[in-house]
Amino acid sequence: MSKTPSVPKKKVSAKKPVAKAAQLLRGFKDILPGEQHYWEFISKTVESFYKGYGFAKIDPPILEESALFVRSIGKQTDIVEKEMFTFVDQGQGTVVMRPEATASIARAYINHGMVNQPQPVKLFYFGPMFRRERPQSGRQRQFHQFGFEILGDQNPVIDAQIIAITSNFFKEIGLDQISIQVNSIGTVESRKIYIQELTSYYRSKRKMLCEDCKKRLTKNPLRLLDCKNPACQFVRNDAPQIVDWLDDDSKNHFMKVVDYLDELDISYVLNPFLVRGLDYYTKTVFEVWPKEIKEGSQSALGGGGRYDGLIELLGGRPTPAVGVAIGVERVISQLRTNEINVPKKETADVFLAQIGDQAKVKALSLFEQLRKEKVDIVENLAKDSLKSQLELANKLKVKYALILGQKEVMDGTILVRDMESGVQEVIDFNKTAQELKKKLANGNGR
RNA sequence: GUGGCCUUGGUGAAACGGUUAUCACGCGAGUUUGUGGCACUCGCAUUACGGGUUCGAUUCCCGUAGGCCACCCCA
Repeated sequence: MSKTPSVPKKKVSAKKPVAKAAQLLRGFKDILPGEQHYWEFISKTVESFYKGYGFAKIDPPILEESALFVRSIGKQTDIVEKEMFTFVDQGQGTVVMRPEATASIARAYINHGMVNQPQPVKLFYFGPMFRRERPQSGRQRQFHQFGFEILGDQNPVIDAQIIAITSNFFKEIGLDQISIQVNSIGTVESRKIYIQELTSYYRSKRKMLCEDCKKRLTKNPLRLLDCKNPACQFVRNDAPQIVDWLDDDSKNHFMKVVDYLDELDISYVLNPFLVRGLDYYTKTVFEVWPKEIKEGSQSALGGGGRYDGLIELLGGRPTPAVGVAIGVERVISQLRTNEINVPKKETADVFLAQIGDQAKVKALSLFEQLRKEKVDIVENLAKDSLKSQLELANKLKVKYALILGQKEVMDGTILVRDMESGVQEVIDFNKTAQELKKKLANGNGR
């Protein structure tokens, strides 16, 4: 059957063609103006912390060669196996968007000869990290971490200090309902022995384990310890504990860390089942969890530990180090669920309205002048009608509106309108700043 | 990577397979032109995208993309 081609099946809109709406990449988020106060609050707090504790800020790049993370985090880990944004840089080599920062810090320590600085070197960072995971609560593909790293000393007091900084940070921002879980996973050597012991125990109970744990048995035995399955947890009760397999040095080290924490009056929970997912950890490990039990899953707000072998592994001199990383998005969502009041920027004090071309020109420079005088002022010079400008002023909840029109320009005056009472006053244009300041000072003094 | 639920304007919602796709908030322009908070008028959606079934799809089916959630794992 042939149809006349003159009748289109679907009528194409005669109007302008509509482009497909641009969309965010999966797992990526805009941090919108309405939530910036949380970010500012955290940045400010964290800034006072790193300065107060004598850390220097460092901003490593977001892109690093992939070998850095494969070597440091470990080839067998999920992060490296399936969660890295990896791509080939024009045939020059494989690069990745950093999934964490500690490896970069260690790399920087080596690259810039920081061994030659007084030890330990204390570094702070804050920035975006990337992991190609399935998005979920508390989990995005781009998220932010900040962290404190102390490189170049193996004294247990430093471990305690890192934990103390972490604890104090959470206290400072008002999240006191947290639990800091602490454990020691010893040196690489002692851990190897322990893992053998652990796997042989679990192998004997193999048929009681869940499917995931059967896989863990070969792939990631330490993870057997924190399986959520009740049957597996039952098996865990009689499992060998890592503390019993620590070498003397690690054991002493851990005892001292705990002593220091007690001395500092930091509350913590000893968790013999705590292991961490990254290969580079040695001795002390810890995680920060929300305290109250919610339905559904929860995620750690932060975590860290000692990584005495990392710098050597990356080609530096043997250098002990400790650090912590805290997840900003997770902290913010915890602030929200705990309904913690976070300072939000108040609205401006004054709105500058103008009517007419001449007034608009004058308003332009008046605004500049007032801004320099530190008057908290806003405007919408693009609008023409006074009505819509006052509407805006009302919505912005300013205390005063300045009104500058043709008449005022001629007289060298300006109107000050009290937005609450509606009372208006004519003042000398040249005294605008000082008059406003006087009024605002009075208002605040009440 | 595996699994579940989901997707209607900027936001929150409504619409037995048949409405010019409804409502509220919001945004913009006005209500005779220099005065906000009230009211009114008007405007603001190819129902995520692409296919299929049907005379007819916002509604049913499939695919893609995104969202939320859980597992794995992690901040």
